[in-house]
Amino acid sequence: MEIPGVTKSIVEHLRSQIITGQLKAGERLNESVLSNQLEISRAPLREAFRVLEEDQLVVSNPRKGCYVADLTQQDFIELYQSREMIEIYAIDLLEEMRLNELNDVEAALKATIGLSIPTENESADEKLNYLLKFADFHNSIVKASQNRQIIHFYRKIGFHLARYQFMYAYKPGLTSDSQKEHTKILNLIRSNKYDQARIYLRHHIKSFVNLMKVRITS
Amino acid sequence: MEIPGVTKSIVEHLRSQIITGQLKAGERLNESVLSNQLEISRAPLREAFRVLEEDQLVVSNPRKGCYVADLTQQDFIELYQSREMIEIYAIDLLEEMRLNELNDVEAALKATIGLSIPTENESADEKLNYLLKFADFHNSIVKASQNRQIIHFYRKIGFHLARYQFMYAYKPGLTSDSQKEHTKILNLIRSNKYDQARIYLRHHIKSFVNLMKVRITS
DNA sequence: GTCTTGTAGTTTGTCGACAATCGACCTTAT
DNA sequence: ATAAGGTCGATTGTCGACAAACTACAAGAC
Repeated sequence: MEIPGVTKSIVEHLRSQIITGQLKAGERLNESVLSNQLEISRAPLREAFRVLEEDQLVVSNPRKGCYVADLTQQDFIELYQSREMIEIYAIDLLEEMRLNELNDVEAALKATIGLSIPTENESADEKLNYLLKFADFHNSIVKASQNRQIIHFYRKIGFHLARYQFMYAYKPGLTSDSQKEHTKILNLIRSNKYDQARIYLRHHIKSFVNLMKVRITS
Repeated sequence: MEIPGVTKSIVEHLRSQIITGQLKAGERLNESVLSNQLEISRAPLREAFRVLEEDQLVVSNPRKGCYVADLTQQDFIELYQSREMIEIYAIDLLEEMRLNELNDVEAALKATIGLSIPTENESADEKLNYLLKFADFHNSIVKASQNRQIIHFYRKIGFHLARYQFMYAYKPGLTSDSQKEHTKILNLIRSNKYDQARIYLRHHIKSFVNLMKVRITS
């Protein structure tokens, strides 16, 4: 036998392939073909399919096979509603706990300073990594809420969000603004201005959505 | 071969066994034993494990096996925070959409009228069914929001909620109050008093949590 | 020409078997 | 007596093979 935990690594591999678009929406996932490519048997591959299906990154028709999940504009809207719901509620919880240290949030914010935008011809993994660094700011706020259920759900929708952003948002235009807005949100929470933080966060998310909408439709 | 979709039915079987406590928290899930009992091979069983693991109803230690997930009081608190977050936001969405018909909500509410409480010696499935009928009221509100991501997440945490309620809440005491409170919430939404609906819903959930806390600790 | 039916090839769903690892028990040395 | 180490059974992780179902294509009936 080789390394244990093949299923887990297959899940991560396929997930990043889907997010980065190397596996396209609607694409068929043939078990034999994939298991040959990845040089594993079909059993762990099928286990990976079940995980990805549960996360709604693939859909499976019984006796027909698995396909990469579609990517509709409606999904995009619903995902950002979910994101807004979670992040706003995370701040509610921070307020309730009187928690405003947020060292991890600051660390995530600092990690984005001076980050240069990947060019078109850089590898998919490079681009994805860049996106995830920015997403980490939002992740760290949700993590600070210390609600594991919500963190779990946010992580899941994070994969879908990354998928959209990978298609439309890894190009210049947003990052510098994001940086400033992230800083402002962090400062508002730190000075216990939770109401303002929520309002500003909502604004931050909605303006991003509007920007993305333009890109999607154009 | 037998019926297709064995994995799916295994998932549902194990899930209801876990919710009803026939499989207890922390219990070991031996693959050979279970596959013999259920008269299936280990392959679809392992696929089912991956699904349940993703839903956090089982935890898996690599090379050690799967166990039924624990059931801590902290989980209980976090689940009810999630529930509050989702249902309140669902009403936000209803308000945004100016949606106040809610025929499905009314249907779910009516389905609980005159429902008698299962006695101790009734079957686990009977008890579970009773609980799910009451939960359907809350489900139908979330469904009315038409956000599939949120509906999906709510369904997931619904299984965990059912698990707690099965342990502590299928006995008399809550139902008649719940009925009244559900009716009030529906009426508030219908008359476009969304703010009041949110406040009352929050109160409804929190009072239930407090009642459950007493039962858990006593 | 179109619709039906049959057939061959492909693909999924399931199974039993093997290899690697883990855990419990027993032995042995200090 | 306790701790270290080795051995054996039990269990997971993986694989290849078989059977059922589906798809596509072709031949034939109307």
